[in-house]
Amino acid sequence: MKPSLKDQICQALQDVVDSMLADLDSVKTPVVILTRPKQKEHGDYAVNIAMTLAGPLKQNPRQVAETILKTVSFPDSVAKADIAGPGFINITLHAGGETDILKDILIQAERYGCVDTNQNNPVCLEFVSANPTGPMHVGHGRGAVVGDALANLLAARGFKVHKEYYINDAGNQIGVLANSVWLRMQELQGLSISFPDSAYPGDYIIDIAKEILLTSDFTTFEAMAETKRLKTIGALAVDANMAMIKKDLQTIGISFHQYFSEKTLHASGKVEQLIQKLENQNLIYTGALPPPKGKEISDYKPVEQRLFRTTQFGDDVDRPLQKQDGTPTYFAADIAYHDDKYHRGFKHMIDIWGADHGGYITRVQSAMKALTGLDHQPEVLLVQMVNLTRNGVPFKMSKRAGTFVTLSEVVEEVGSDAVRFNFMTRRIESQFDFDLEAAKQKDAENPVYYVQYAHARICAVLRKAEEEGVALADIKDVDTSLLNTDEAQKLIKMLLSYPEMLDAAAQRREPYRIATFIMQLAAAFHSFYHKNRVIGVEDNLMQARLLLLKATAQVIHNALLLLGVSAPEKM
RNA sequence: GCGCGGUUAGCUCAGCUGGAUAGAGCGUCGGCCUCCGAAGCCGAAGGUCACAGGUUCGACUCCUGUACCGCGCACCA
Repeated sequence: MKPSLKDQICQALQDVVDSMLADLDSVKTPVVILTRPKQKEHGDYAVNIAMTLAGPLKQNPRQVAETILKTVSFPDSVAKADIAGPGFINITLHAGGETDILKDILIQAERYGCVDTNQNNPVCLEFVSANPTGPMHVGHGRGAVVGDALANLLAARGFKVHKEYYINDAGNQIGVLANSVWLRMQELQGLSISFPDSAYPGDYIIDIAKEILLTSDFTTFEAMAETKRLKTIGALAVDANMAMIKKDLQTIGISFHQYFSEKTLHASGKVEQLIQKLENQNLIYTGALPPPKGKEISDYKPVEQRLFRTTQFGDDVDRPLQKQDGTPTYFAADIAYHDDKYHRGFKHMIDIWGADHGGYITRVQSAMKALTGLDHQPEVLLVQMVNLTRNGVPFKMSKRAGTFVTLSEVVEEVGSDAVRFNFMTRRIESQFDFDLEAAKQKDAENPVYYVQYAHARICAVLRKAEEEGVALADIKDVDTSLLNTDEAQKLIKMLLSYPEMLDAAAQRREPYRIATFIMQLAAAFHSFYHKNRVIGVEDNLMQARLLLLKATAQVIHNALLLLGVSAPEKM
């Protein structure tokens, strides 16, 4: 594939810059970066290279720019290059210089914006991983939506993406879950029980208890030894919860390549082996941790534990691998899990966690540094909390009282598309105020309908053209240089920048950029459509505008697909 | 106390890895359908980019400090 026009221009400038600095080998050669100016007076592309060179060359920027322009040889499509402002070089292309690329959009269709998958570039993306002790809440939903979109984005940009869900089906919480269910089972049998605060209060526990009683005989559980009973019920309850979680994920269109069970790590001895491995590296010792500062712990008692020397790899304190009773901590299993991923061939891992797990990053990365020597693995993205409101009034959510709002309730009320798109409109670093009523509005207040409407509107125009017997010209016969109005030019520039936007979004792990891009694209389209009549104008112009509409619809469609949001043809 | 994240228009948020005059939606005010989808478009008003320093040709963007908000800080996950 031949280099794009942008790359050609970039290279031409880079050659000049390299030669200008050839004598100054002490200076690091800056990389030429072409940007698309916000204002059309500043041309099609702008370069700030003269300003960055001014320092090292000890000349004023405009002078440097002149020297560059004197020697550079641009491709033919460049009409002119001016020096502007403090030393920008503004490059203007011949009219219609790039508009022919519009045709590529239709030729590449669903692949426009994508690059070929590099099989040697596998990445394991772990997200959601909600505990199998209850239904998913909206916070999980945000992580799920962001993770799925990131997976699509990375796949579009060439990564071989493996989506994975880690099931925390071991540890105390499963015991609590099992006990909660067992109590409800007894209660359903008419026995009088006392339900402790520590047990899970939600109604779903009763549902699970009923479900188990439907398929199994109560007396067989009664007859079991307590350990066995809790283990059996725990496994059944985890299965039930996972079935519920998978169903919730399905309703928002999310699937995984693999569900990885923590329990299997213990069962296969991998946790044990990992601890042994660290023992052999002399990275474990027995000691007691000091009490944490600034947090009151009434029953603090120093405990001798097996500690992992994570401080040697950048952590603040050493971390326990075994609890007081000798069983492995969650941390021990988690590094065994990441180690397992590594040995499955994933040199590159990305984890998406809720903000409440932020304190956990350093210790996992430290552990992986010890085990693999790799820095910053896994790459962890923290998604900030979601505050759910209705008409601005916050929900009082309490897990203890069982009054938290589940993801499925929200999806049922506002719909998958609205949930997904809304979650994608903000950076993951910002806390999200999600208002149920606003998300339900089918108007401009709700961005998802704005962008979907743009797509449906284009489809309507194309249908209309067909109804009126307009024969679409062959793509190669369309004269795209006729698309010369301000609105058309703006729209075209956006369409052409789509691959660049995707690339930046993938590199920065910021899939939300896709959503903001679509909103801007939809706005550019609406503005174009309002001022530029399509059907009924002179035939060549109409053909060109129809082509532009088709390309716009294609890009909106492609982008929405990455976000897992539908692009309806009618609404 | 320490760590992480945040602070941009009345409200909710963008701001393309440091560029040219800081943008959008909602809300307010005023326009646009005898004409392809008005779930739309156009215009007006609205800003000490939390605050104070610093870095440089240039800072909403990078650094330091302060304030406020959220999250986290042994033997839970």
